[in-house]
Amino acid sequence: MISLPLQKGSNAERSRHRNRQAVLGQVRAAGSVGRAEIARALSLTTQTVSNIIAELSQDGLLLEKGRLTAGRGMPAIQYALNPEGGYALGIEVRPDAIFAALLDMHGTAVTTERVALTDTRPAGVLDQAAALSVRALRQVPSAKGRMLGAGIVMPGPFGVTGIAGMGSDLIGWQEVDAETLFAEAIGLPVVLSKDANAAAMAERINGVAVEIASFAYLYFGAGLGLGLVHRGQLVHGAFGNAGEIGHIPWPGHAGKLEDALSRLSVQRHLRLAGKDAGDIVALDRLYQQKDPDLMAWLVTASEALGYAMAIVENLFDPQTVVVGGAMPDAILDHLVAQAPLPTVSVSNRPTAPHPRLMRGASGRLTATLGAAALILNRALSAPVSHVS
Amino acid sequence: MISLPLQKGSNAERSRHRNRQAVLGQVRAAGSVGRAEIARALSLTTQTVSNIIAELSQDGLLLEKGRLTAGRGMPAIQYALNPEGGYALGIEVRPDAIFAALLDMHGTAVTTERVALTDTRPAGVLDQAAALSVRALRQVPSAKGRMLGAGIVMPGPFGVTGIAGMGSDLIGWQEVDAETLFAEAIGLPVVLSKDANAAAMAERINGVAVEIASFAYLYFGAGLGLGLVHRGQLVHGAFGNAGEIGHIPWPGHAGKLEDALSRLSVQRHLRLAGKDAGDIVALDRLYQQKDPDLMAWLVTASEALGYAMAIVENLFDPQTVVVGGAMPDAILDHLVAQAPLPTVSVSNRPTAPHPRLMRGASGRLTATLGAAALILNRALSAPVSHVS
DNA sequence: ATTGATAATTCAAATCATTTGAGTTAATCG
DNA sequence: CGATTAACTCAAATGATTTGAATTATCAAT
Repeated sequence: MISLPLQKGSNAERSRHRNRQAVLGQVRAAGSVGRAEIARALSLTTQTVSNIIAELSQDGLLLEKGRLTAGRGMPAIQYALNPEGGYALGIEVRPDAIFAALLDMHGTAVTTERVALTDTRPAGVLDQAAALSVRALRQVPSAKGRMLGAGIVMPGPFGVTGIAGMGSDLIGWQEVDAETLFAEAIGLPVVLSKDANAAAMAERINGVAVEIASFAYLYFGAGLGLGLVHRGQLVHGAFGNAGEIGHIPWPGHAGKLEDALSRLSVQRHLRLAGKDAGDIVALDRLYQQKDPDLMAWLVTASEALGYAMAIVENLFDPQTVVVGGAMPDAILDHLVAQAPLPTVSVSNRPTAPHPRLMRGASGRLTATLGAAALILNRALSAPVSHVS
Repeated sequence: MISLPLQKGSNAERSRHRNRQAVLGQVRAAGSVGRAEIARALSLTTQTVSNIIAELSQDGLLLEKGRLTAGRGMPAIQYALNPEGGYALGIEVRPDAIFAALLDMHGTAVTTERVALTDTRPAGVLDQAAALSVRALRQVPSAKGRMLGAGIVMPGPFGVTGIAGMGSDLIGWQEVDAETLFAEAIGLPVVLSKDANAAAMAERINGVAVEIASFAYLYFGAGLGLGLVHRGQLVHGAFGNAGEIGHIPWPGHAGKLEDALSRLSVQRHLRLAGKDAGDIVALDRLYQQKDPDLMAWLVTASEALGYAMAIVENLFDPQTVVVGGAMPDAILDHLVAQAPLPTVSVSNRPTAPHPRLMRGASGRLTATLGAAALILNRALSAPVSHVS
């Protein structure tokens, strides 16, 4: 959300910081590894990795997992993340409620909470966020002093844009520096993003994209959002509003893409037929009943998803596209199966190792968990530098 | 075009390398600056910057430009890039010819050359590229030993995809590691990309985007390509094929976006009317004559551009979108003026400091110069690291 | 069973680049 | 004209990585 200086110099301290992150990232990616292997992966010496691992173990972030014999030579001592070595708080602000989740280093949720919101203006929301943070820490005493930060998810768009007032944007937040306000309220380093980005990071940390560095995530919130991950890092755009795919027009179909492909869309469609599908469970039931109105909606929605795929694949050339969010699994699976994948696409490769479209995590908490994943990702990755 | 390790460790040597790049980048951005100011911008000490500047001056990359008195205190010695301190070669491979350009550190072309191609298979192309490199160096003796690298631009898509065979892709290149082959043939570090990406980098180095870190570039080649720059670095996608915006369908208009918005499109349109516009000059003449067939094409093309804007803005939230490439300036200006900018867009901000759509460099050599700009960008920038 | 090769790990010293702190120079301000 | 501000320089200190030699543990071949 910042522009600040585009580049910063490096020194010994920042190098160590970077290398710590990189080592943690390697450990997480591998599950458990020895130092020599990490050293090779990072082009560091084993001695350096040894030093860093000693430090990380001292800090309680790593656990020894015995020696692993692999062919000749001395068996390597395996190291793994200590799930209780660090925690990340995720907070999702919605028009009607705030959700919070506390994740350990494995990305497992150890507490979750929901608080209804009556007033979405900054002061009240910040108070609630602070209270949620305090309660989460009280429930998980071991997290004390081990908090890596808080990821905040809010409905976009950020700042004043041409889509303000169209969706579920919160009042009073357009003109403030939300990131700083939350950081002060919670007393932790804060990363702010939108639901789709957070959900994408959740997949990267603990879902289907753990081994996929470049992918796109189509998120069903109220509307339809897109999270873009490039080389393991989110692409926010200049003002943090990248990924508003729902607002792209769908020519020939009168309206925007999310008019055909979103929770609001299906709810509107069903309401016109006199049916109510206010929540995911109701939607799921209708799907199990093969409700004809829902099925009719799915036909158009699949087509819209195919169109979205054509845009996303050709523009971003991802390894895969993941769909998820506030939709029943069954419906997401249906969409994944039915969406007509464009043949004219750079992603239509005969030898692709991944399916072009796959289902990710779904449910109410997807974005909340993702909020915390934003922090975990930051703790576990050092972005690419030039390879010279 | 690589995936390799996503992260690499840091050490003293790599830190110095990074800091050198960063210092050069600051000097270029400022035109001329003193060390203290650079140090502040990069969060380094003046001593460090002093050391690096001494080294860069020694290497002939920087020139002293006298002292600049600014308020109190000792006036700072100003440093500027020595245009002859380094050179970048740009090579663009097209189906019918190879273009080469040699750029100095300022991004100024010091030599350019075109060689017709009869055979586009690797062996012949590599020979020609090597020969072009040798001739460029012969023409500019001062570049000897000062070559930063060669940027190569080739028609995509890279690898085997669903759009292979649709455009101007070269035969025999799908299965080879072009980057390595060129590096061996030319004997320089090589960066490989596609025309739209290169053109975008040209704007970043020496054009309208010098001060714009996140933007999109719509490039008129044979078809229509998109270059994406995020925080000063290109977004290639997982396989280097990001930005194939021309292949996105334009629902309701039977066909793809580039069927309405590209050089091939306008040429086809005019040929059906019995007119020939084989090159840019001919197109420009028709435009000056307000040729009715061309004007009719422009109406549809403007509409297509508006549609492209809706996609690009909402998906990437750039600071601006630049159009350029193989089109007459007048036609690009017309398109920029006439394209209906979507009101439903995250980029439709009342207080935007940049216009949403602007014209960049045009002409035959845009991508060739951009190829060299890929190298200059690498030499002048250290990608963002985490801010902790 | 013994021996040699392989590979992970450790220790101590060396190296590299940055930072620190004191001192110098050159301008503005009062 | 002296005090203040700010850029710059020098030398020493610091922090982190690398280097090279030594140690340990396993496999493979005799």
